Order: sequence, then C-alpha cells, then structure tokens
Amino acid sequence: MVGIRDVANEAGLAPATVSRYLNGQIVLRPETGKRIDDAVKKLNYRPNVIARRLSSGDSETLGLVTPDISYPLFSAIASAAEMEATRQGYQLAIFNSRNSVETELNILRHLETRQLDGIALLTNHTDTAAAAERINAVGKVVLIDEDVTGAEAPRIFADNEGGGRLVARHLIEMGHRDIAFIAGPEGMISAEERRAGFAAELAAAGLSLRPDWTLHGEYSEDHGAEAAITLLRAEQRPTAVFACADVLAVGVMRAARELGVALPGELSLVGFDDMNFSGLLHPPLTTVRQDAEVFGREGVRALLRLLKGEPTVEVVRVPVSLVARDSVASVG
Amino acid sequence: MVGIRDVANEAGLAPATVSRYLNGQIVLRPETGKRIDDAVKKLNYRPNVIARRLSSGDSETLGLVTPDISYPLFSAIASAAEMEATRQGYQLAIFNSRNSVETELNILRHLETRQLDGIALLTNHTDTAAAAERINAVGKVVLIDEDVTGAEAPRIFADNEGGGRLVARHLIEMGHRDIAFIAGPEGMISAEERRAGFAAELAAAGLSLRPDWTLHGEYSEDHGAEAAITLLRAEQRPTAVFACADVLAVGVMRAARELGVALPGELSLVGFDDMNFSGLLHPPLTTVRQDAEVFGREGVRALLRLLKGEPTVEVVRVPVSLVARDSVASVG
DNA sequence: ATGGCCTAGTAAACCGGTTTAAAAGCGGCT
DNA sequence: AGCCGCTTTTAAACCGGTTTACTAGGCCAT
Repeated sequence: MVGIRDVANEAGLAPATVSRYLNGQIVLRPETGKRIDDAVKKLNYRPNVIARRLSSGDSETLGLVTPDISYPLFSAIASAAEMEATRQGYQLAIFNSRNSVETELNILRHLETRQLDGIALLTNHTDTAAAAERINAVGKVVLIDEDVTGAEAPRIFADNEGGGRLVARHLIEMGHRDIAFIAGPEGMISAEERRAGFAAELAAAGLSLRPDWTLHGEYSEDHGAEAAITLLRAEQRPTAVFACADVLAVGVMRAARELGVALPGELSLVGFDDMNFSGLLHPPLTTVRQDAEVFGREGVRALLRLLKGEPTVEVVRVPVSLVARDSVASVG
Repeated sequence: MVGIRDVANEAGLAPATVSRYLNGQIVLRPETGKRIDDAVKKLNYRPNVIARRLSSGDSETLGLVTPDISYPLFSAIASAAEMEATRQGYQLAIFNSRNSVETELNILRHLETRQLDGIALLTNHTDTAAAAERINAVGKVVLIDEDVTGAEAPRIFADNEGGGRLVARHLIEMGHRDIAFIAGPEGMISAEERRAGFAAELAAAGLSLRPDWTLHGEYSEDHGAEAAITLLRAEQRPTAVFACADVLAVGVMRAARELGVALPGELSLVGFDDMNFSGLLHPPLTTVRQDAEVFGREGVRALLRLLKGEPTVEVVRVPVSLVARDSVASVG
C-alpha cells in the first residue's frame, strides 16, 4: 500500500510538501511539481481517505436519511441527490432510518464524529423533539420534504398548500361539490399544508371541507383503503376524494375495486406525489407532481451552502403541478 | 470532544487499557471495569469511528452498489440489505453507480482504502473485464442478481432459468403457441438464462422460439415499447409475449395502448421481477416474482461470511415464483 | 531469599494523512 | 561581508484510536 511518504521519497521531497501541493495549498515551481506528479503516477498513489478525514476533519461525504429507501419518491430523491453530490465532488451515503427516532439520532451522531460532513434528513414522524435538539446542537443538517418542529435548519419543502389548491380548483372545475379528504398523519406538516390549501380553495368557492370527510392516518395503502371503505359505506357518498399521497390513492383504488365502485364513474380520485408508476395505474391517476429531482438537487445544494457558511434560504419551496389523467370524471 | 484519553484520565488508567477493555480483548477485575464504565457514562464517551478505522483497519461498514437506486427492484434490495446489515451490527452505505464502470471501480477502491469492509455489487452492463480484475485483486465482494464475468466471488442469483420455464409452461397451458420473447441486453446473464429456460420448456412442448421473435435491447420501457411495435406491426402477430423484465412489460403495455391492441384480449403478456406496483397496472401484470428481501438479506449474509473467512457457497439461487394475474388470456 | 509464573496494567509505536512553525536557499542592498 | 526579505521546503506535532511488547506486583514452590 503506497502512502504519501513513498511519493515524497520518490520525488525527493518531504511528505508535507507533497500533501500541500496535491491539495493545492501551495504552488511549487513547475519542475518540482512535475516531480511529484510523476511520482504519483508511477506509484499509482491514492490518498487514504480515512487518514485524511482523521487529520483534516472533513469526510467529503454527505448523508441522506430516508425513512424507507424502497418508497419510490424517496428513492428518486436519493438518486437525484447522489447525482448532485457526485457532481460537486462529494460522496453520498444513503441511510434507511425505518422511521425510527433512535436510528435517526445514531446517524446524526456521525456528524460529531466527522464521518459525515452534513446530512439531508427526510423524516416521517411527528416525534421530533430529540432530533430537533441534536440538529440544533450540531447544525449541518437540511430538512427535505417534511418538517422537524423546533429545528433550525434550511428546509426544502414542496409547495404543499399550492398543491392542495390546485386539486380543489380542478375538482371544482369538473363539477364536484361533495369532496372528501384523506389526510396523512395528524401533525405532519405536509399533510396539514395540503389540507389548508385544499380547504381554502374550497372555501373560496363557497364549499367547505366536512370534518367527517377528513380522515387522518398514516401514509399507507391500508389507511387509504380503510378510509375509502368508511366513505363509501356511509349513507352519503362524496363524488370525489383527494388522497394526499399516491399510496393512499392506491389504497382507495383497491377498496373501490373490492366494493365494486367504478373509478372514475362513481368516484373521482386525485393523489399527491406522482410516483413514477402513477400514470400506469387503472385508471391512470390524476395527481400532483412533486419533482424528486429538484428535491434531491436542491437539498444537496442547500446543504453544501450551509457547510461552506454561505447564506442559505430559510425555506425553499419546490413548485408542484397538477397532472390531469383519467381518474377524475366531470359531474353535474 | 471527549476522547479515550479523557476516559482513561477519569478512570485513572491508561488509554490502552480502556481501549482493550471496551473492545473485549481483556477482562479486568470487576472493580476496575466499573471505573471505566462509569467514566464512559459520565463523559458520554463515543469512540471516533474514523480513528478506529484508521488504526484497526476495519470500518464496520458494508457497501451496496446499484446501477440505479430509484429502480424499484434495486431499492427494495437495498432496503432489505440495510436491514440485515444493521441487524448484524454493520452499517450499509448505498451507492449509485449509474451503470458507469468508472464509478464502479472508484467504489471498489474503497475496499483498498478500508472505507468499506466489503461490497455487494449489483451491475447491469456487460463490460466487466476491469471490474472483474479489481474484484479478484481485493476479494471481499459478492455479486447480486447479475454476473461479472471472470470475477471470483460468491453470487446471489435468481433462478432465472426456472423462471423462464414457469412462464413457458403457463403460456402453453393457457393455449398459446405463438409466443415472442423480449429479451434484455445481449450477453447479460439474467436475460440469457431466462431465455434458455423459456426456450427449453417451449422445446419440450414441441414449440420453438423464433429468432425473429426474440428481441434484444436494454432493460428500459422504451425498448419494451419498440419491440412490441415491431411485433405488432409484423404480418404475423404472436398471441403472447414474454418480456423478461417488468419495465419491458410496461413498455409493451404502452405500445399496445397506442396501437389500440387490447390486453390480454389480443395479446397476452408476462413480465419478470414483480416490481411492487406490477399488480396495480392495467391489466394487473402476470409476472415472475423475484424476492428482493431474499436478495438483500442473503447478499449481506454471504458477504459477511466471506469477510469472516467462513466457507461460502459459490452460487446461491433465489427461488422465483409465477404470480398469475390478469394479463394472460387463454386461447384456442 | 530466589526464581518462575501469573495477572493487571502500561508506554510507546503505529495507522496515513494534514498543518503549523520554522529552517534553508537565494538575490539584492548597504 | 552582513543583513534583510522573500520564496521554497521541511521537521515535528497532531488527529484519536489500536496494538505490541513490556513492566510491576503478587503468589507459590524450592
């Protein structure tokens, strides 16, 4: 294993000189520089990253924490983040927190031990006090997609409220007046904002969101299905449902099929996320597109700005757009 | 930042003693041990992993390389692998190679610099000479799902041939005799094995796979669509298509829709992979299920066995199963 | 006492870089 | 010749652990 000392010997110089030259901290007279370059090439020298981390304190590695890397939106974000990190000369290590606070804290600890220069955190639960405390203690964290209450960190969020508005407007345009809302977990900022925008736009049209047609629960297919069954079994049925995540919408579809309810004939459905297969569902799902590319890219950029002490924006809002496909029928 | 020297001071011992005690390399008399434990607790000491790696040479981190973490099968494997690694006390760092040989080689280099103890490699191209050389040089690599020709490493592969057979048998049972095959890239072992099993079983039934009905190309929706168009525009159409990956099948569906060909009425379709949304497609796709959980879990286990010098199996074959849904109609 | 043999604990080198403070080399000026 | 100031290069400390080889102390047998 060839080390910097070998290179120094070969070039007839001191290790310090080699190190500083290779890191661009000094300029050597061309002839000396060439001696080093030649030695590096001849010995095929690669600096040992671990050693560098230990002494310099920088790992040149960023971390991305997701609750579940197998969830399409998250893996798409991870993919985009990896791209941007690589482009900027950093490496990205991806972690699965499985939504466990414990695991999140463990990963955040990597910041203190310098294994990670910074972390982009995607989280999915409301129990955030401990994480917030740690984030504030070390800094070097950006939040993507979902909030950690009380943490001071740059945030990259979707324009959830605008998305909610888009959905309301679309359904109203299509003639719907009896509209239900399948929400995510209570207290989750993404869900709350989507609801707020949705409700506001309904209100603007003289409609209101009925409390008994607002069903909270976790972001899962099962919750979507259960909520749909509740709605469809009630004496009065909505003509349209806004499920504020595509997984929920998939659950609604499953329930509708089981109950023999035609989509979109008897029930219109809108989702949120535009997971990459949402257009392939039956019927192709009308949904609000969140741009995973932008999340990943901007997340990494914001993190790097933070690390370099450049000014960062408090909250970046990633625009969303409505993708109208075939799961909404016009009524009236 | 509290270090081992601080703990040693607090406990009135030497750093070496603390280190060896904490790593279970020596047993101290209970009272001394307690002094250390107390000091650790009092100072909230956490060993610096980087420093440990540098001196001991072990990183307790495993790497998983995938061509594209946003591809459902891969992200599912990553998720399962992360689970198993954590269970065994290792951390898993996930990398996106974007199918670039260059990137793969860079990541493999982490083995030499001890950033990674071992690597589970998922690859997706046939240009494998350089990777094979490096793998053989350092060892500590297992191959998942796809081969790297010439590499000596434990392999975790699907029972591709068996899968191909299952599909052939199913289509034959449903009365099909005119069957086309949309293959993956030429030379890719998974595609070849699937074809081999498929062809063998057709042959056993007195049928043969027509060369002009065997279309190679990359694993992408576009290739699936193009192949489907070629098949559907020919004077004689097959009654069924086996697309040897679900992405390809999705492409076939798209093309069929565009050409107004009813599925499964006019064309039956079988995929391979069972990506998590394959059952949600229209029509729900009949496909061969590859168990991502098993891939991830067994990959990590095999890797750990390899690292510990325990005997490893040359090739583990992960069983597959046919999931019959609605994309195959019976004919004749 | 003396030596042999444990056990408990330690000093110091080491991993492979980075970084700081200082030395060496060199030309010009008095 | 002696000194200044500038550039080029280096010795040595450091990051925070691990590991090896060794010492100190206690016990038993001779």
